[in-house]
Amino acid sequence: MSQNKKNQFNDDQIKLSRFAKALSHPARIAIIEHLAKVNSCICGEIVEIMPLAQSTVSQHLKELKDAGIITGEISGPKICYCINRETIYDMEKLLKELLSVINKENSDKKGCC
Amino acid sequence: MSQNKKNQFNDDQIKLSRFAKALSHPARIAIIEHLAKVNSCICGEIVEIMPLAQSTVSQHLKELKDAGIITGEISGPKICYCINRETIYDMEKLLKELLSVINKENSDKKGCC
DNA sequence: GACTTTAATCGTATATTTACGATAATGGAT
DNA sequence: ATCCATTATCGTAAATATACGATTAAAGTC
Repeated sequence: MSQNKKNQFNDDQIKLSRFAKALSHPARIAIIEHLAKVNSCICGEIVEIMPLAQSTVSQHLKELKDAGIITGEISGPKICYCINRETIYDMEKLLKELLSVINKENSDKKGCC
Repeated sequence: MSQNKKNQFNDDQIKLSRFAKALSHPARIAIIEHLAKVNSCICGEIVEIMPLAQSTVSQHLKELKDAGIITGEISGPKICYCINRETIYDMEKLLKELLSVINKENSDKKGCC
C-alpha cells in the first residue's frame, strides 16, 4: 500500500499482453491458422470460412493488423492479407522468455505446492 | 458477446484463446513472472508489488486461477499461490502447434507479401 | 458515366473487462 | 469471545470487446 504501487508495468509485459490480447479470440486464431495454412495472401475467402458476418471479420482483421500480426495490401478491389513473420518472431521471443522464467528452476523449487 | 458463436470454432482454438485471454493484461503477466521468479508459494505480497488495489489484484488472481494457470491453497488466513505447471505445459503445446503452422513452409511461400 | 465487387467503417446493442471502495469471511492471536 | 490480518466478494461505474446490418469507399468492368 505504498508508493511502490505507482510502479508501472514494463514494456515487455505490456507488449506480450497486447500479443496475447490479439490471440484472445478463437476467430482470430482461426484467421491466423488459415493464413498460415494457405501460405500465401488470401483475400475475401476468410469471410467464407468464418461463422461471422463480413463486418465482424473485418473488425477481427483490423485488430490483428493493429497488433502487427498480419499485413494487408491493396490488390485491386480486394485486400491481400498475410502473416507478418517479424512480429510473430517478436511474440515468440517474448513468449519464450516468459516460459523460460516459469520453467527454469523446476529442480530446486521449494514452496508448498 | 451478444451472440455466442464460439462453439463454431474447434477445441484447440478455444483453449488457446482462453489461455491468451488470461495473459492479455500486463498485471497478470507480472503476477505470473513474480510467482515464477520466487519459485515458491508466495502469499500476500503480490498486492504490494502491484500498482493496483487489493480487490483488483484479487480479481486478476481469480482469472488466472479460473484459467488453471495458478493454484491457490489455503494456508492459515493467507492464501498460497503458485504456478500450475501442467497447465503451462498444455499452453506451451498449443502455442508451439500454432507457431509451427505459421513457421512451417517458410521456404516455398508464394503469395505477394 | 453507371454497375459490380470487395472490404472498411458507421451506428448500435449487448456483454465483458477493469477498476475501486466497502463489506464479508476466514483463521490466528490475544 | 474479541481483535487483527488477510483475502474474497459485492456493488458499481467506466471502458472495451463483440456482433450485426447498413452504408460508404475504392477500384475494376461494362
